[in-house]
Formats: sequence, structure tokens, C-alpha cells
Amino acid sequence: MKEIDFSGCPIMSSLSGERIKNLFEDIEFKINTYKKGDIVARQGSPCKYLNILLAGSVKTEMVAENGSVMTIENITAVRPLASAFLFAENNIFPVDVIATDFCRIISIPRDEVLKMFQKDAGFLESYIKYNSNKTQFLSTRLQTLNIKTIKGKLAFYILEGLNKNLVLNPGTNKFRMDRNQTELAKYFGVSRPALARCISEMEEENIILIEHKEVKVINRAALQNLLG
Amino acid sequence: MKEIDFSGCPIMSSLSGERIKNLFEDIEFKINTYKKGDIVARQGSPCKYLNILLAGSVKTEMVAENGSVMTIENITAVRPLASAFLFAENNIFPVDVIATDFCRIISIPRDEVLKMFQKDAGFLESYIKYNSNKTQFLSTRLQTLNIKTIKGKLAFYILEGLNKNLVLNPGTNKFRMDRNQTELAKYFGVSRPALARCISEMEEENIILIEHKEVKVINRAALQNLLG
DNA sequence: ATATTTGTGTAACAATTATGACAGATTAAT
DNA sequence: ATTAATCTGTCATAATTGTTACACAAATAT
Repeated sequence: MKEIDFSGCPIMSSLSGERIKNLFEDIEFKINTYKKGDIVARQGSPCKYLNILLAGSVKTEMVAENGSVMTIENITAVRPLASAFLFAENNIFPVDVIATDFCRIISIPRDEVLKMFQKDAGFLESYIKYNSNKTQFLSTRLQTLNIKTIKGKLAFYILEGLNKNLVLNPGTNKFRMDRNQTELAKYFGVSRPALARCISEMEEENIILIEHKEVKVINRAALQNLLG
Repeated sequence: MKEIDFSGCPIMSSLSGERIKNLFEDIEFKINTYKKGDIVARQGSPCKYLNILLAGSVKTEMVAENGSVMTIENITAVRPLASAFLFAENNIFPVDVIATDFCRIISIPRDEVLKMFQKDAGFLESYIKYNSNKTQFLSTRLQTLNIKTIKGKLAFYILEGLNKNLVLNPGTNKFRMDRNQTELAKYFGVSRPALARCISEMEEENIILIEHKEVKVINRAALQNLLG
């Protein structure tokens, strides 16, 4: 177990190295690797293992029948993948999971995870907490999609980004986006030119200023108004 | 504890009456009642209790700043409310919870729930399973919203309803909607007239036939095509 | 350094949906 | 049975967004 590094993994972080070592004693698992573009899991396929991304990064996408794609999430190591679906009634992947980098993924069978719960209550608590956070994430995504206009979605995204940055950097009116315009359009589920148009208009209206991925908020109140 | 009936509650169903009685021994809780229209919990308020709807029904809504509302879910007793948010990092209600009927709700403090986990592993498993199912539900909602056109949303909704009905009623091409047109429009996050127009058009195109809440599918393949 | 790929700004036009409004149908209440 | 409330079908108009297309900028690879 020495060669597996779980540091930074939300469902392991509360546990010491010694405790993790103990946790994995007599537990079956396997480790697979994937290269960029590989499909790690397909939307609709059964989820029988607790999969933890040990190295690299993946994206999750939802694919409609006509092929239109919406990116749900970008995940970087170390994080569990679709952990909420392991114990669900209908345990199928809700999304495609695609490697965006070279990846190393550990897979622990469902029953072995149950053993681990029994072995260490702290692990169990972390697991519940992580899944709860996950649900909140989905809820926020729903909130984003609930906003009808593209300007509103963008305003929500920027205000959210500003808030996150505020913790590290109080009183700032700037933040750096983690997506380019094309990715952002996908994230919102809108067309790229439409997003570009909205950005242009909001810059003309002196609400924001975007340079590359750097966003500067000029009129915060106007952003708030766009949410509705 | 005799007066509390948890039968049908997803996080209690696997437990016998005797076991539930044992589970609640030395556990603090309170029971409140609400009448139709009462706000049970406000979007943004902290979630410190495991709330279980013992009797009646509630709806959960997301409210944007301008007052536009999207119904997320209708919940009928016996079910937990926002159970996924009890153990999350940021434990705030993501939605308004509003009584749609006379309601009785039991509230168990977070720490007491932890005690209950320790006491009964079966309860814990049910809890995890329920939250997992919840996540799946949100994921499906996201999928619905991912579909851009109203006709597509409607097609998805109808095909889903047909599938659910298929279990009880194999080979059928009919099902009964659980929402009226106004509620359906809210559920989709679209305007009511736009939905009505789409229904009209789909009836003219001989794809479906809707009478009151009874939906008859005439051209299933056409419905599938609308998903994209 | 140059070529190739990827990302961005913009435009005209088409398609879809929201808005607000109204009449008729249905359901619930008394 | 009658009234009141809610739901449904429909319309014209406005607003928003998608589509397709193209030129240019930026990043990456060779």
C-alpha cells in the first residue's frame, strides 16, 4: 500500500497513513491506467467499484441521443469517481467519464468498501460527507441551469468565482476562470457564439472586463440584477 | 415511539418496528406540524436536523432573485427532507420547502443521527443508499434540463413515464401524468403557453394524444427522435 | 521560425421561446 | 345547481438564442 498516495482525497483525508494502511489490509482492489481521450466509464454502464482517481484528470459529460454534449464536471486527482452511484438502487454511471490526461485509477469492489466501512467509522463519515457535498454540487448545477438567460448564467458563474476567490483574496474584484470560452459555453449548455455575444455586450455595458481568462468585475450590482 | 409510523420511509424501511424502537431509545427529537402553504424551510437556511416528513406532502422550489420559480420535486410522506445536506460541508437548504398539505415532520439533531448510525449499521446503509438514489434523481433532473427544446423535454418526460408504467402494465402505450400543464411547465422551467403550443403541435403531428392527464403515445419512434 | 491547431470576435438570418392577453373549458366549493 | 377558481388553447409580438460562416489572434508543435 505504500505506493498509493491518497493525500488530498476527500474520502481519505481525515485518515492517517497508518490508518489507511490498516484500512486496506485484506482488501481486494485493482489499479488501471488510461491515456488522454480514453473512456474510463460509459454513461449507462454499471458502477460496481469505488473508483478513485489517483493521478491525472478526467471530465464527465452527458451525451444526448443526437450527440450534443454537456460537460458536467472536470475532476483532477486525487478524487473518487461517481462514488454516489456505488450504493444506489440503479447503480449505473449517469455520465461518460473521459480521461483528459494520463490517469491512474484504483477500483475497489462494492463489498470490499462495505468491509472498510465496518473497519473504520472515520472513513464512513468522510464518505457520507463527500457524497453530501456531491449532491450540493449537482444542486448548484441545477441552479445554474435554472437561470434562463446566458447573461444570467455568466453573472452567476462570475459571482460564484469571485466569492471563492474572496476567501484567499479579500476585497478583490478579479478572478481567473478555470475554463476557456468554448468550455464555458458547454458548461452552460449554450452555443459558443451566443456566449461571446453576451460577453461583448456586458463589456460594452461596463459590467465586466474579460481578458483571456482574467475576469474583472466593474459593476457588481448589475451582475446581481442579471441573476433574475 | 409507538405513535410514529415510519412504514414506507426509505431510510427506515429495512428495519423492523422493534429495531426502530431500539434505534430511537435515548435519542432527542421534536415533531412539528405545518398547514398548507407554510414554509417548512427556506432556501439558504442552515440544515441542522434530519427532517422526516411523517404525514402530508411538500414541494421543493428554487427561487431566482426576480421571483421566477422552478419546482424541483414533490414529496409525499413518509420521506426524509434534504437528508443529503445534513452532513455536507456547507449545510444549507438548496431549496424552499413548502407544505402542500397538512404536514407532520420529525426533526432529529445531527449529532443524534450520528449516534443512531453507531447503534444500527442497517440504518446507516439505508441512509447511504437513499442519498445515493437522491443524487441519481438530481442527475436525471440535470438530464431533463440538458435537453434544449420543450418538445424534447416533453418526449423525455413521456418516455420516462411510460417506462415506469411498463413495470405494472406491460405493453401499454398510455400513462397518467402526475402534474397538470402549469406544473409541468414549471418542472421544465419553460412558459406555460409555450408548452401548450408544443403539445398541440405534437398532437397534430400524430405523435401523442393528451386528454386531461392521460397521455397516449402514438408514434414512439418520433418521441425518441425529439430527445436530441 | 513557421505551420498547425485551437480559441476568439463578429455578423446575418432562422428558429425557438417568453410575454401578455383573452375566451372557453374544467374542476372545486358552496 | 350555480358560482368561483383554476386550467387549457390560442394568438401576436418581442426577446433571446442557435446556426453557419468567416477572419483574425493565440497557443502549440515541428
